[in-house]
Amino acid sequence: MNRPEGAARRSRIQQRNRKRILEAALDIFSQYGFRGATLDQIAEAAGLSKPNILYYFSGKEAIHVTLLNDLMDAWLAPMREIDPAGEPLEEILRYVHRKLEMSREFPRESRLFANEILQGAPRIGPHLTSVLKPLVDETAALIGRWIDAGRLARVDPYHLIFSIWATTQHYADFDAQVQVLAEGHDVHEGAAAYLDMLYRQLLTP
Amino acid sequence: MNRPEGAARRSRIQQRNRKRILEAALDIFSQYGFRGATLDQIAEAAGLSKPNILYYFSGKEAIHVTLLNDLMDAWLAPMREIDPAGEPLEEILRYVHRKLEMSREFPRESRLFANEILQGAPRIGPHLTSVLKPLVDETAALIGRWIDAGRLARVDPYHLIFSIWATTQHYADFDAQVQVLAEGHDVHEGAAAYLDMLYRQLLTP
DNA sequence: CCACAATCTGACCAACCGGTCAAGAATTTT
DNA sequence: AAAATTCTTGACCGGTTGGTCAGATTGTGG
Repeated sequence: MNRPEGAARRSRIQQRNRKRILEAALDIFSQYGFRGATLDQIAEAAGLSKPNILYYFSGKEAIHVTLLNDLMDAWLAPMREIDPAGEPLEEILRYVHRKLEMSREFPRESRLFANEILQGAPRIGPHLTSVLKPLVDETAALIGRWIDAGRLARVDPYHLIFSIWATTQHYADFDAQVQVLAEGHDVHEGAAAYLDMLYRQLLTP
Repeated sequence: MNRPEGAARRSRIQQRNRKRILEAALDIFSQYGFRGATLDQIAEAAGLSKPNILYYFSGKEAIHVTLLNDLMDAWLAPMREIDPAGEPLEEILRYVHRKLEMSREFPRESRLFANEILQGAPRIGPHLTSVLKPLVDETAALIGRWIDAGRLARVDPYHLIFSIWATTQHYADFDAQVQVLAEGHDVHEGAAAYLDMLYRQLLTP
């Protein structure tokens, strides 16, 4: 009697169906938000019956929390890859470009997070404190050292990080607006060039 | 037999109660999104009974649309106030500061819009095309002329506008995250100084 | 091929949701 | 103060939602 819920070993069927469910749930949750999404929608998108979905997850909220936790790591990977031994300006610009790339490749993940934060992070709040904050503090300290060494212009590291997040994720989260206003132009190519210039101008000592 | 729904003259009671309802609805919608909000929540927040709310508005969607339309004007006012005859850099920086100020003073309005756009602008899409787009096109053209006259550095006006929106509204929309990471610091004062430097560095010819 | 566990589903349920309605209470008009 | 109109509400309704459960079906190890 295995519980699919726990983190124990999973059979091939469990692996396959859990993946299906999470994939479908990402679609639905990112599009309609937590309360706007329904289990029936997720079930249909996953090609499973609703009771079957509740065989693999204890409830709607468990699916949502699992999604957010699983995604958090991938979402923070670019920041973890900033190399303290690298050339500061190039490291920051590489980070900006990777974040912009993720906005294009994983817009659903971006919107899922945005939805959660917008509503006050009711289900991922603790994770922010325990996982996100230490990483950001560490990165901010690194940037601070780079600035003190005269290798970057003097800016507030935290606001720098906020503005990088804001400017890159904007293209995923506010895509509906961007599409109306850009109207056909190659948005991402232009964004890459613009953001490169923006942060190069700001950070060049 | 007046219909409170129409744009006709409104009695004092109608004015007061419509205002109460919209105020309460702004609270609830901005916190939970459209589908996440319930008429019962709005009714309780407004101190009115549910049927009474439906006496003033034809339905949940009508309240939401009214909110969005009423807010759109106030939201775009700072962009309308950019003075074509002013000093370009100062005009842009003033716009940035006004937008940041609105993020602090009207975070609920910011989140209401963010929620709507995140979900694909299903209820305000036409408004984006008919109201927002012409204004943005006009402003972008103005910035383009300033650039051609050598009074601003050469940047893509549309991406400049996107980045101003992203960086300023971030402090309202992602407040839950910012609060965790900033932890006590005076966020808005720091943001104002940072954004001033950011756009000054970028735009100075 | 058999026994046992794992997987799956139709039928069902209580709670909630947006919205209606008839009738009562309050206000304004005459 | 009577009549007419506006405002308010308790009771109710059909549909949806998250979740349950008994039992059927499928997969698996011996």
